Amino acid sequence: MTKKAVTIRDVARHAGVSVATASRALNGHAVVNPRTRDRILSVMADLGFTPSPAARRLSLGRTLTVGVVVSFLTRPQAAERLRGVDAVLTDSEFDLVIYNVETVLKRDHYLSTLGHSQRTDGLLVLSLPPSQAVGAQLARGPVPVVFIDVHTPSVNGLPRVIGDDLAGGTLAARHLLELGHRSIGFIGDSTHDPFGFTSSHDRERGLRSELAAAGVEIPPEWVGHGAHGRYEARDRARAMLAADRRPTAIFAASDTQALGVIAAARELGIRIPGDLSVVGYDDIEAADYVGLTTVRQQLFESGRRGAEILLSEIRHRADEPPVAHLPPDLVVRATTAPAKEGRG
Amino acid sequence: MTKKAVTIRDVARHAGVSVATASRALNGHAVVNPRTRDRILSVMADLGFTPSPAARRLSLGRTLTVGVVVSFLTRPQAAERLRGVDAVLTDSEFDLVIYNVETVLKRDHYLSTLGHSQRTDGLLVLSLPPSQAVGAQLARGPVPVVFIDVHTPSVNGLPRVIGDDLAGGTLAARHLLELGHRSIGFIGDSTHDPFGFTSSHDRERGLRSELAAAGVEIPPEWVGHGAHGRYEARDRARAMLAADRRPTAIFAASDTQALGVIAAARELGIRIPGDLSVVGYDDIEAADYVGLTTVRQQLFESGRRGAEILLSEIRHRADEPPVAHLPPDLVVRATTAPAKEGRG
DNA sequence: CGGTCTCATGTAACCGGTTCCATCGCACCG
DNA sequence: CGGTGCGATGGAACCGGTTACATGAGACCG
Repeated sequence: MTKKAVTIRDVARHAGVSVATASRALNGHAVVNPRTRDRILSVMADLGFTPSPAARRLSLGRTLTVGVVVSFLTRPQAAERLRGVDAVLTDSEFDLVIYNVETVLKRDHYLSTLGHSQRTDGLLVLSLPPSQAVGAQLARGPVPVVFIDVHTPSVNGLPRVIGDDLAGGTLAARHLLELGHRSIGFIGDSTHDPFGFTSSHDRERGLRSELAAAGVEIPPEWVGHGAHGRYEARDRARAMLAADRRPTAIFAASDTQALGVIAAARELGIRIPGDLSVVGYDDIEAADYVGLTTVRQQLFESGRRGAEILLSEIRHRADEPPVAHLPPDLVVRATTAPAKEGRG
Repeated sequence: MTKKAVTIRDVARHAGVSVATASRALNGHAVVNPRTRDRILSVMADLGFTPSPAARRLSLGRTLTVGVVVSFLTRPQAAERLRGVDAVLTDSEFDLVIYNVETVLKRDHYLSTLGHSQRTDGLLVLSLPPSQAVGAQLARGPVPVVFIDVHTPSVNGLPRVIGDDLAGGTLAARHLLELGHRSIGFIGDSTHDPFGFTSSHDRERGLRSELAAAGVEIPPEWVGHGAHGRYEARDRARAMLAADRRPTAIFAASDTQALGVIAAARELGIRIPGDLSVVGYDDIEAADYVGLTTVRQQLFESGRRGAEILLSEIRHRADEPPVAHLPPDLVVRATTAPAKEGRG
C-alpha cells in the first residue's frame, strides 16, 4: 500500500553523497559545504523525506519524549497546567506523552517504572505526591523528574514548582481582617487523605497564623474537616451555620468547598455577602460565574515553569534541585463584604 | 553515571540462549520451550531488563503511538474527552501523545504533517474541523484518522464520532413545548467562524424544525447570533429581554452562553424560572453548580468510542469509514418551569 | 617540492530490538 | 536403518538514523 518510506539512504543516493553527509546536512552540522548542503536539502524536499523519529531515538540513545503523569479526575485545573507545559514543549524537540492516573496503585506503578524504563527523557508530575520510598528512588534515578503542586516531604530533595499555600491562607486572612471580620470559620479537607495532599492543611495554617497575629482565634466548632466534595462541604457548613453562634466569614480550602458553603447558606436563608463572607481557593472556572472571592494559583505559569526546569535538568542536572515558588493572588469578587457591626 | 542499560543480548548471554530465543520468550511466542522460556524470563527479572521502546518501534516499523490533536482553549470539555481516549489506550500497547493547537495555522500544519510523517500509527482529532483540502488528503493518507465532534463536510469520507446536534436541539424544543412555552428565543454563535464549527447552527436547526412541527415560529428579533463568550451572549440576551415583547424561554447553543442569559436576566430583574426558562447545551461543570437545565453530550463516551474506532482502523482499515452517533440527553434542573398563562 | 594542516566527505560500526531462514536433535515410519 | 517431519534454537540481516575514524584534496609554508 504505502509504497515506500523515503529513507536517508535514498536521499544520499539521489544527491550523490554519502548517508553521513546527508545526515549532517539534515542536522545542520557546520562541517558541510553550503552548496552541497543546499543540494541535499532540496533533494529531501523533492522526495518528501521525513526522518524516522524511531531511528533517531535509537541511535541518539534519547527518547525525545517527556512524560506527564497527571490525574484529570482529582482536580479540574490540570488542563490549564498542561497547557503551560505544552507551551514550552511545543518549541522543543520533545514529544509530550500523557500518563493518566486514577488510582493510588497506578500512581506508584507509573512513577517507579517510568523512573528507569527508557520511555522518557524526563518526567513531570502534576499534583500527585509520591510515597516516601518512590520519592527517594526517583531522586537517585537516571531520569529527571519535576513535581508541580506537590507539597509532601517525600519530594524534598527533588526539583519542583509549588504554589505557596501558606501565603495563600495569609492573603485570605488579611482580606477578611481588613473587612473587619473577627469571627472566622474554616472548611477544608480531612487531615489525612490517601494521596497525601497537604494543601488544605497549609492554607489553614496560613490563615491561622495571620489571624493569630491579629489576636483572633478560631474556635474548634468553626473548623470543619472532611471529604473534599462540594456536597460534603455543604453538610459541614450547614452544621456550622445552624448553630447559635456562627462565624461572619468562612474561608474554604478550595472553590469546590466554597460553593458548598454558599449552598448551605442559601438553604439556611443566610445572605451572602450581607450576613456571611466566603473566600475560596483555586479560582476555578465556576468561581467567576458565581462571583466568588478566591485565592488564585498561577496554573498556566506553574506548568510553564515546571517544563522549563525539566528541560534544563535534562540538558544538565543541577547540583541543587531547583525549586520555584509561585505566589498566589487574591481575586476579590462578590462574596465578601465588610463585617456587620455588633456581631461576633 | 547510569552504568549500563541491560539489553536483550545481556539477557541472552546470561541465560545461555540466542537473542532470537530471548526475543521470542519476551513476546510470548508459542514456539519456545516452556522451561527455557521461564528461565529466560527469570533472568530478565534478575537483571532488571526493560526492552527499549525505540528499538522495538524501529524494528517493528510501527510507532506504537497514537496522537491526539486537541485545542484546550476553545472548549473546556476537551479534558473529559481525553479521559475517554486514555481509558482505551491505557489498556493497549500505544502511547498517547498530545498535539495542542491554538491557532488555525497550527491546526492545518499539524494535520497535514502528522498525516504522513512516521510519528504516529493513528490520529484522533478533537473538535477541530480540517480544511477541505487537508480533509481530502487525510482520507487518502497512510495513517488512520478519527474525528471526534467535527461536523463539517470536510470530514465526510472519514471515520468519526459525532454528537447529534440536531437531535439535541429537538430535545430542548420538545421540553419547552411540553412546559407550554410558545414564545421562544435562541442565543448562539455567529453563523460563520474561523474554525468552521457548525454545532451552534445545527442545534438551532433542530430547535426550529421541532418548533415548526408544533406550529411555533421564532421571530428574527428573538435570535441572537454572535461571539461565543459568556459576556457577549449576555449583551445579546439583554437587548432581547429589554424589548417590549420578550420570549418566555431561551435556548442557548452552549452552557457558557446560557450563563450569559442568566446574568442578563438577573440584571434586568427577570426571575428564572418564574418569568423566563433557560436551556443550555453541553452540561459543563458549572451547569450543575447553578442548576442549569441543559442538553448533555456524552463527552467521556465520545473519547472512548473514538479511540476504539481508531484502534480498529489501525488493526485493519475498514472499507467504509465507521461513523458513531452519540445521542444527547436532556438534563432537567432548576432553570425551566411551565410557561405562565396569558403571555406570548 | 614535500610536509602539514584544514576542510569536506566517505566507510562502516553502532543503537537494541525482531524475524527469516538454516540447523540440529529426535521420534516416528515404512 | 535411512528418510521424513517437527519442535526448538541459533545466525545474521534488517529497521533508519548518527558518528568515530579514515581518507582525500587543496592551501600554505619553509
